[in-house]
Formats: sequence, C-alpha cells, structure tokens
Amino acid sequence: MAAQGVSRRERIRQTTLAEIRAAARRLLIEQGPQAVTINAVAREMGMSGPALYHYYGSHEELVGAVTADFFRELTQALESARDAYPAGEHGRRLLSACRAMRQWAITHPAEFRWVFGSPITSERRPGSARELAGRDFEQVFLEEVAALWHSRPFPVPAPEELDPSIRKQLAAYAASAGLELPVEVIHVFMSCWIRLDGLLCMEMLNQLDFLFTDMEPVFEECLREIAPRLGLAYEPPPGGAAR
Amino acid sequence: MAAQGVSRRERIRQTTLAEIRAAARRLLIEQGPQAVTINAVAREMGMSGPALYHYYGSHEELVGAVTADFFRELTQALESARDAYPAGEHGRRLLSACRAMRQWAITHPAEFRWVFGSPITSERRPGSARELAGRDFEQVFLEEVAALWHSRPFPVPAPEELDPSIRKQLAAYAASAGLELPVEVIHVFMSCWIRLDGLLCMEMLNQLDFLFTDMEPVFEECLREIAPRLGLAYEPPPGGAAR
DNA sequence: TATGTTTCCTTAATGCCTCTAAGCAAATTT
DNA sequence: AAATTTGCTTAGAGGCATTAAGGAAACATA
Repeated sequence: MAAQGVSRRERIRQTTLAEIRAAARRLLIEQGPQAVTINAVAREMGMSGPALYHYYGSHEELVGAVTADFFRELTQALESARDAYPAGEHGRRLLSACRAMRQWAITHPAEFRWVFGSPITSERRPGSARELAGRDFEQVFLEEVAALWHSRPFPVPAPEELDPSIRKQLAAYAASAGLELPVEVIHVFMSCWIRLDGLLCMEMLNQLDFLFTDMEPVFEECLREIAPRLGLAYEPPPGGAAR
Repeated sequence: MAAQGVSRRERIRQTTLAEIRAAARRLLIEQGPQAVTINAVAREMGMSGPALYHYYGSHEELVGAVTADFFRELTQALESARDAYPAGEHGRRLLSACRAMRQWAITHPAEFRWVFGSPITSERRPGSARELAGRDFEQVFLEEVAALWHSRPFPVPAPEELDPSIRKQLAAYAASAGLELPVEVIHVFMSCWIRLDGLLCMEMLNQLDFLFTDMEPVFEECLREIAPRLGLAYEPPPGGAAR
C-alpha cells in the first residue's frame, strides 16, 4: 500500500482520467461540441477508441464528467470573485459573483454553452456528478442572498401578494433544500435569478444577435435593475466599463 | 404547361418535400432530435437514404427547412392569438400573443426546443429560410408594441438615461430594420422581450426544474410585471387560471 | 521466485450515420 | 421516336458508439 491508501495504479488512473477530460475540452474549444467523440478523444490521447471505455463507460458518461468539471471550475470562479470582498460585504460579494459568471461565460463560450445549452435531462439524473456540481453552483448565489437578507433584510412582498401556486412551489423547494429562509425572500431571489440567468441564456443561444453586438452594457443594466430589489446600491464594475 | 406555370412534377415535388418534413417532425416528436437523421426519415418515407438527397442537399439543409416550418407555424399561432382581439386593442392583442407563444411552447415542446435550443449559427446564415422566418417572428411583437406606442404612448426613459453603448446599438438596429420608432421605445421593447423570452429559454433548457414544476404562474407573473411598463393593465388569461 | 490475477490496451466486428458515385427506368420534353 | 430530365436504386468510403476476444505488462501472493 502506498501512502494515503491510494495505490500507484489508482493515481495513474486518475491522471489519465483528467488527461482524457482535458483532451475532450481541447476538442470542444478547437472544433466544437460535435467533435468531442470517443474516437477523437482517444486519437488525441494516442490510443485506440475502445481503450477509452476502460475509463468512461460511454460517450454520455464522458460528457457528464466534462460537464461536472466545467461546473466546478465555474463555481470556483464565482467563489473567488465573491471572496475578493470581505465576508461582511454581501452586496459587493454578490455583484462580484454575478459579474464573474458572465466573465466566465465570455472567456469560455464553448464550455458555457456546453454546460447550459443542453436541455438533455438524461445525464442530469439525481446523484450524477453533473447534478451535484449543479447544486453547488446554484448554492453560491442563494447562500449569499440569504446572508445578505439576514444581515440587512431587503423589502419583500407580503405573502398574500404572492401567487398561491408559486408560494407553494417555493415552499416545497425550501423544505427539500432545508432552507430556513422565508418564502418571500426566496421569491425575490428567484425573480432576480431568472432575470440574470435568462439574459445569459439568451446571449448564449444567440437570441439577441439581431439587437446587440456587445452585450456587456445590457448585462450591467440588468444588474442595475436587480440591485435595488435586493436593497443594494449598484456600483459599476471595478475596472471601469468592461473588463 | 399546367395552370399557374407550375408543372405537375413541381407540384408532386413540393408535396414530397412537405411529406419529408412531416416525417422528420414525427421522428422528432416520437424519438427526439437525435432520431431525425437522413436515413431514418427516408426509411419513414419508404425510400432509400440517398434518395433523400434529391430533395434536401444535406442533413443540415433538412434541419433548416424543418426549423423554418416550425417558425412559421409559431408565427401563425401568434398572429391568430393577436387577431382574436380587434385591431385597436393593442394591449390585449400583445398579451394574447405572449400567451400564445408559451402555449405553443407547451403544446409543442420538442419543436420549441428544436427551434430555440440550438446555438448553432451555421444554419442561420443571412438569407436562409430559417433566418427569414425568424425575422417574421420577432416582427409580430415589435409591430404590436410599435402600434401600441403610436396609439397610446407609454412612458419611456429619457435618452440621456440610456447607456450610450446600448443607445448606439439600438439605433443601429432601428436603422437597419427601417424602423421609425424612437430608440427609447425600442429600449422598453427590448427590456420586456428579454424578460419574456429569457424566461421561456430557461424553462426550455430545464434551468428552473429545481425550483418549479409548474411554470404557468411564473409566466403570468412575468406578464404582470411587463404590462405596466407598456402602459397596460394586466388582465388574467381569458380561460381562468391556466389553459 | 513462480504463479495467478488484475489492468490496460489492442484488433475485429456490428450496425448506425452522412454523403458521393454510378446506373437503371420511367416521365417528360423536343 | 429520340433525347433529356427526374426519381430512385445499390455500392461504397469513411466516421461514429459500442461489444467481444485476446495479448502483454504490472501487480499481488504463495
């Protein structure tokens, strides 16, 4: 037995697994998603196609593993951006994470589309790496909004104002996620999240190409609209206009 | 020569073309997008694979033609819903068209995803059937908003309030589309459109499954938020709650 | 150290896919 | 009636996912 109970073989195997995902990513970036085939990845690795099945049981499994990688990377980018501000400044931390999300989308367009642009539910079944990584990702924003609200409650609608069905669904979510947050707070979060992520989805699907060539100010405008709903003062991005 | 200068052959050909697209659609609905292959469609038609190349030059061309079909169908659904109200009632016409869009999405989920869920720009080059059909589609909403504004101007932001970059881009769009509308009006339209379509995009990409099982009230809430921005009174859908 | 097992990889093969090529037969035009 | 166009066929190249069978090296153990 080697140190830490991890055998030499296992270490080599993990390295190979990572190398495979890296090759898949390279193909994705250089030649698009349809180029990420078992055969092409194996070729990239200098091995035969079927050899890859010793590492990932199917094409779909490889795709899922790569997706989980991207999710983790994105989540880490969000967390770094958030942690660039001290723990108490929830507003700044939140805005920073939002901007980091778009920044990651822009600097990794192929990966972003890969992660968010597939309605395919198959690889997203409960328990999969993809599903877990996805939860972590949502968590970042939700946690910060919760912290923000606890530290300085922003105005929320009265429970009676909410649509009963929406209230019920949000309550069910809060219960299943073990959240202590009032439903109205989740509602505000949900509303803001839909605005932000909806915009990014449209940008990613090229739905707004007919209107815009530069989406950066549109995104900032979205933040400017969201901020007051969370009781925040909008602040322009640190580096001036864009990046 | 037959009547109307359309030969018998040409008529048969058009029929076959339509039948091919119908077979493709059937496959899409019953077995998903990946089942829409040249070979499968040909099989469905009772002919050999290569025979289909006499009708559509490539898989991509067939996909584009099917997409254009869907776009036209959706556009027609929007127009019917709009025209269910008299020409003067722009507000009701607009809301009706919005609801029709979601209704079509719900009743034709596979087709909706097919149309909106592909970031692939290749088939969307200028002049393609898909590109033209896409413009018609956007036009429905834009036209109605324009008519609404002309008949009863809603409040718009002052030009100075708009981000200079956004203003410039919207002005460029207005010029290229030959619109007589002030940039501020286009800005309001754009803002509403992003809300509406962004929400539908997220729903389509299953991005909100973790929060909602029934998106209908969420959509209505979105309409309730949009309506006042266009100077409209929100009215619940005619049939009561949903559908 | 010798033996057995596990692991990694190979080639072969099946059956799908897109798409090109060559050719036959019927419909249409001249 | 002859020539052309059109609609289809089969054959085939090359790619894909995946399974099966087997060889060789690394490892564990007696």
